[in-house]
Amino acid sequence: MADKSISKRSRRGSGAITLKDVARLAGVAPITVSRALNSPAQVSKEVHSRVQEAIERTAYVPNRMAGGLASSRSRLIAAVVPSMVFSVFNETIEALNGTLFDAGYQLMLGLTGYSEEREALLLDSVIGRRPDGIFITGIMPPGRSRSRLIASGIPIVESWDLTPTPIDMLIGFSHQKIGRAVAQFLIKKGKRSFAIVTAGDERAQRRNTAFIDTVRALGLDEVAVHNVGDIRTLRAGRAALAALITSQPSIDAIFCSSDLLALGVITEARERKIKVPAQLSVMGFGDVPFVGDMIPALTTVHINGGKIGRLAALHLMASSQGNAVQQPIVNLGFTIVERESA
Amino acid sequence: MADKSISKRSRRGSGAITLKDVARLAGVAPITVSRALNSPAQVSKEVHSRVQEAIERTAYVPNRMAGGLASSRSRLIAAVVPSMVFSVFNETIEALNGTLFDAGYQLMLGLTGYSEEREALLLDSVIGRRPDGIFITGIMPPGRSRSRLIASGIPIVESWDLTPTPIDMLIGFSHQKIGRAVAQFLIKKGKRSFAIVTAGDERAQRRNTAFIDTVRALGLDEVAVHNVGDIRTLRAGRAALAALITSQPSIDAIFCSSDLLALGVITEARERKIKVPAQLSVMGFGDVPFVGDMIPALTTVHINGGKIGRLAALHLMASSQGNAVQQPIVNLGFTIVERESA
DNA sequence: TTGAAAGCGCTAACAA
DNA sequence: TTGTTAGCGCTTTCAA
Repeated sequence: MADKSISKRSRRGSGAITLKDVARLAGVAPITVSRALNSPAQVSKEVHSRVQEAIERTAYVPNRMAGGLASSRSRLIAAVVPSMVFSVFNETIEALNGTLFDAGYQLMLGLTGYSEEREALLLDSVIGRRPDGIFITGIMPPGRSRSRLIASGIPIVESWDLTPTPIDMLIGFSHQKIGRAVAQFLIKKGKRSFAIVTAGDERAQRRNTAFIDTVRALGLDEVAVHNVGDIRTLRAGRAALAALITSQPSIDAIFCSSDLLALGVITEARERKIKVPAQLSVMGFGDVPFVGDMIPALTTVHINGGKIGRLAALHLMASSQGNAVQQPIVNLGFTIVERESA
Repeated sequence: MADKSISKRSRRGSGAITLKDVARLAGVAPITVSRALNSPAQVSKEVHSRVQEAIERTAYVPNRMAGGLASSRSRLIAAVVPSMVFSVFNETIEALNGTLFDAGYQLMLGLTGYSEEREALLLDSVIGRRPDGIFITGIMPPGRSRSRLIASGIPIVESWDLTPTPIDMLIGFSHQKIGRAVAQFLIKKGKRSFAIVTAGDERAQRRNTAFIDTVRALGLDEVAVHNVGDIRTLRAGRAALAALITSQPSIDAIFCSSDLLALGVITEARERKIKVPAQLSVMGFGDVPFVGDMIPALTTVHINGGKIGRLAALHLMASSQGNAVQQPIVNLGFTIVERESA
């Protein structure tokens, strides 16, 4: 009956209070403490309060790594997002995090910086944590990453786009329809000479292509495209207008791939005393919180980012508990919010 | 020599490929695979390549929960932040995440929504994950949460503020000095009638108090204070100016607790044809990426958020590896960026 | 309602 | 350089 703590081998572990310590203090078996914590209904009132007291006195905090390993449930959800800084994904992440937290889950955040290489690395690292679910911004094209994701067996929510073949679940909207709708909106406003100010990412390109095709189908002038690549700043938006106005002075409407770029275009227009929307209509994408309260208020495409986050959290949690997916594809749609800038 | 997989007890676990499977395939002991993965230098070339091949063929992804449990190193860092949506903390988080990721760590994100109650809950939940480090926005006042944090033994970085008694490490700046510096800056510009537009959080209050004291010491008019509470929107900034201008038309300078509120004040000023800065100077706080490119360009207090994140990541990783903290308190300071609005 | 035993998938410690 | 053994701290399974 040697005391375990005086074993021959030197001590391992973190030295923190464990379930065992609490159990000893409460005079019960470790498993009873586990039950008092996880399914109190299975424990008698008397034992429960004794355990509670022991937990208080020791300031015990259960080790969720150990719990996760034993139960194959980590209560961790991972989110893979391109960027955080003033991005359209912020609301989604806040909503995701809030919904998860209220249910006892935690959020692991991964940022790809719009780089596919980084995304692949990140995904492997994420899978290694064995999260109960993974939220992905965008859809996973066939390839190594997609295969690994599927092989991992972890519930996946793809988002922010549409495809008939999601891995698991999908909450999104059609970028093609947005491009078309924006073009039609602008044309209906009487605009005839269009330009696009866009970042380099693939989803933006699909909006652009649809926009261009719609304009082209009507036999209007070619759409001038200014691509800012990875520089999604307000300043890039200003520079874009400066460049466009020189090369193609006839432009009377610009569709931007983000609200921030649109703000840049509007700012530069003001600098150049170009009247928005009288001389130039400007539209953004995202409907980020404050753009509706600026002067001129931005006309833009509204995406319900919060809802994407909440739905994703709910789906992921349900799915990890073995509940079948009700609706594998949810099309949240979008709305054009008409304000002053177009 | 019964096959383990035909044990009497029914199968547990996730069913995923494990170290053992890889080891069997490569014809080595499990620990050898572990070494090939974690310290390749300890393994012969020949064995290493056999292991690599087995890993490729099985698409094995190591279970980091198990690894973390066994080694008491989770390679997880937690960040506790008030908010994500268009917040001044975004850059810090991106930098934190980037630095961590490059070193093989992952970021766990916790959002408090500026609520202390939520923060306390979150902290317990975070400690349960046994992260190798915790990044906290702000400093931890004495109390239950602080005690638990200390008891956990996890390296902590407090930030975004200054105190002589951090738990562990501190990377921040003085809010009091900012309030004073902004007041002096505005006074030097010849402004005489001041107002503050502020959110309700405690750090903002400390900037405000210092600002007010500085003004008061010079015998100038009392500073009008408009508190927007938790509504940190551009719209709230607009409403604030509307209210202030009515109650105190003489105001010629406003200090806002965030850039977004400042943008709101400027927007409302434009609506009311109040010239900024000729009639009204406006200053913000944060120097969020795009405010320098707007019209008028915002004069504001610059905080090097990215540096806070990078330093915190470095400190946390070093500290979790047992390296003593070099500099427990780092005062990053701030700069007033003079642009057009003041 | 409570407990004993076994094991989740990995790594530290010791041994060869 | 490679392997054996014994856990890390918890939960599942089976038994009482």
